[in-house]
Parts: sequence; structure tokens; C-alpha cells
Amino acid sequence: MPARVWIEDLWNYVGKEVVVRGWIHRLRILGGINFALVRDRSGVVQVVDEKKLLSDFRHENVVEINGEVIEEKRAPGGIEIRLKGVKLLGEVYYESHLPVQIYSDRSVSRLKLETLLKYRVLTLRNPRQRAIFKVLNTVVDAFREYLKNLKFTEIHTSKIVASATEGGAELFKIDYFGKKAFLAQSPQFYKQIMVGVFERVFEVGYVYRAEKHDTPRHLNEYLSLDVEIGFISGLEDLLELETGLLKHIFKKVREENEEELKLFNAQVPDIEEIPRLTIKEVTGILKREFGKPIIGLDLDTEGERLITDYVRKRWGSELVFVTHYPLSKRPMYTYPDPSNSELSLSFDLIFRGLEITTGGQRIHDYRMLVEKIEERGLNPDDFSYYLDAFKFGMPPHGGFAIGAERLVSKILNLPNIRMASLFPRDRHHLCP
RNA sequence: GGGGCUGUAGUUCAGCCUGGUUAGAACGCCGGCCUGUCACGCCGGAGGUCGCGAGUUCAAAUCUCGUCAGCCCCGCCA
Repeated sequence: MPARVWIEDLWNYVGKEVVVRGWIHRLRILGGINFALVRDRSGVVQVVDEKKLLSDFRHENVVEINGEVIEEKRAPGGIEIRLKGVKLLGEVYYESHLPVQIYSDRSVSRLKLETLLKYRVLTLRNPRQRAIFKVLNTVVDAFREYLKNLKFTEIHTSKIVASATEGGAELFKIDYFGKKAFLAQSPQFYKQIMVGVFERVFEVGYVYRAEKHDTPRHLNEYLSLDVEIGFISGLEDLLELETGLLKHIFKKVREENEEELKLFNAQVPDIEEIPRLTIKEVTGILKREFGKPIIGLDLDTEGERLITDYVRKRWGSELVFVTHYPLSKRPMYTYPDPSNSELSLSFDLIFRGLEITTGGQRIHDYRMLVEKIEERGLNPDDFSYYLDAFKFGMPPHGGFAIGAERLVSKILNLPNIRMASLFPRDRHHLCP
């Protein structure tokens, strides 16, 4: 018996007999012939069953089939397997029908989000749903690959923390052997501390926000792609780093997820330079071009969309860096702009109307940091372990974080970020 | 935290405004026919606590109130 062949490799076996293992994706029983679609990790293939061996099989049965690979114009995808034999590897135990049809991309894409998530174990098997996570996988791989080439070290920091890092955001409280603890909202402090060790670090990890928002772009647990780099000479170094990083991520997605992108009719931007605007310039443009009143130096959801439209028209870019936010709107560790103490060396990256990154240069001087903590009415003693790193010498540094699900949502034009999380944790979903 | 909306078959929805016999459609499912299906086709069939509770009424999916669940927008964030 020949070894198992992946469905994606069947073109190399035309005219040969192969063994394929997978699931009965779709079964169509006609008078004297059956057509089945069989699905494995790599794809779906039509199986022609002239001996009616599959007549009593059911959707999602796990099978091993063998037969000859035939090039056939009438087959979907131009290739099919003439069934010679089938073995049942896994039984199914549902009554009459699956709760949702997963063989049809069209019917899966018409499901209400609630239903899509309720039957997540099934709906994820749909090739189009599965494609989202292949893209996410490429994004994470490309992120790692690019940074490792630049001598970054991947770190893994604790998600159980004693105190807030940035204040403001709501935290999940947990009981830690009788002590009050929290789920980390960001690896911020730890990645900065690790700049004192490795100079260049990144982390791929979940972070937690207990905010009771319920929108198509928020999750209470999301995958944060965190970067922190030492010995920078300014904000520009960070913008350049992220530009190169995204260029690489987009290139990889384009190369490795052609099929997946097609399923979503998605175009990945081909970036050269990402336009850079200060928040002051942005609010000016919004007022001038769209008559939007300025309410402080900040961007609301509508503003993010409008500036995206403007940048797209003006420079043909779907991404834009917005820089130099007011210091007061940024966390206490943010480096003040030397040319205007009201502003900060910070930035957001907006992609197709959505903020996918926040970053900036950090304060690296111990005294300055203590000062800023006190200015905000916080107690430096609460940050002693963090401050110790600075007491013992830190280089000028900065970093940023990319929201992985947001990035993937925007690449694929998903209507809701929850679709980019396998088992999303939002206000209403703790299970599955 | 503020505002808007939805809940009817396994799924996606119509019916509600203007109350009236047995609540419909499409897809899916079951049985029959069909050797090129791929939105197959044809014949037959099963499937409903109209989210839940109360009220108004001769009569409620439909009107009113309450309640639970979900969706969208804003704020805040990645």
C-alpha cells in the first residue's frame, strides 16, 4: 500500500494509485454513482465512487481512501480520484444532520456570528474559515523570521502580574494564593527590562483587557506581537523597523497564502514607504478636507477612517503612521518630544481605518522616569522592580505592539475581529 | 458608560406596522428515481414552546409591560 499523500500534492500523482486520509466533506449520491469531496489539512479533492462504496457514509466521517488520480476537466479543480477502496477511521454521532453546513463557503459566510462561534468546532473546519488561521500563522512566522534576522531574541514573559502597567485600562483580577493579582494587559515592563539583557527582544503572546466593550474590533484576550529595541537614535528608527517588518509580513502572506487570499478576495498592500503625519497635521487635514472639528489632538474612529481615505487618495497608501501624540494621552514611560514638551515621541499605525499598532520611544533615564511617575500621581514604590532596571543602566530604546487579530482582520477584510480568533474571548464568550 | 436594533424550523429569513382558520419560504435533513454531480434535477415526507413571563382582547408571532439573550454605532483601546 502506498504512503499517504496530501491532497495539495495530488497533481504529482496523476495516473498513480494513492492513499488519502481525511474527512467526508460533501457526499452527493446519484443513481449509479457517488461523488464525494474529501478534505485533509491541505485541501479538498473530488472522489468518484462508481461502485457505490460510500453510500452509507456521512458528512465528517473520517476515512482512508485509495484510488487512482485522474486529470479530469469535469472535476472541480481539474483533478479527481477514482475510488477503489475505503476504510472508516472515525465514526460520527449526530442525528440526521450537522447543525451547520460546513462544505459550502457561501452558507458558512452567511451564518450569524453567534452561530459561527456557537458551532466553532465545526465551522473552523470549513476551508474558508480555516484559511483565516493559516494567514495568522504566516503573519506570526514572518514576524519571527524578520526579527530573528535582525538579531532579536524571542522572550516569554508572565501573564500573571502584580500591578497594572499602563493604568487606565481595566484588568482582570485573579486570586494568586490569597494575594490580589492581575492578568497582564501588556508585556510592556518586562520587554523593556529585557532590553537591558538582550537589547532586541520580541514576544508573541496573549494579553488581557477587561474592558466591557462589544465592537467588531475588540477582544478581551488578543495576540500581541510585541517588539522592543535598544540603542535607537529616535522615533524614526522605530518607524523604519515597523515598515520593514510589515513589508516582510505582507510579502510572506502574498507568497504563502495565495489560495487563502483568493477565498476572501483580499489584496495585500505592496508597501514601499508608509506616509508619516503628526497628529497635529492629521487633525489639520481632517478640518481642512472634511470639515471635522478639532477636539484636542486625538483621533476617534471616524477620524481614523477619514485619514485613511485621505492618505489612500493622496499617496496611494493603505497605511499611515500618526506620530507625536500629546504626552498627556500616552503612558508615563513615553519619551517627551525634545522640541515640544507637550508632545511625545509616540506613534500609532493605522491600516485600512483601524489602529493596529501603538508604539514609541521610552524614557530610559531613571530619574526622569521616577519624575514622570510622580507627576501622574503614581507611587514609584509600586514599580520598584521595573525601576531597578533603569537604576542599573538602560540604553535609549523604544518599541511597539501589533494586534495580530486586527492585522489579519484588515488583511482579509473580515467584518468582525472575532472571526480572526479561534475561540474568541469577548464579553459574551468564555466557552468554547 | 451612552445610543440604536434584533430574537419565528437545523440554518438564513419573510410574516408584525394594520391582531382573525392549520405560522410560511429557501437551503439543509429523511424516503424514492437518476452514471458526471459540483447552487444537480424530479416525486414524496419529517421538522416550530414564534426567546421567556405577565397583561390587553372573543382572539396575540403580531399590541403593551417586564425579563433574558444577541447584534450594531459611539466612547476607550491593539
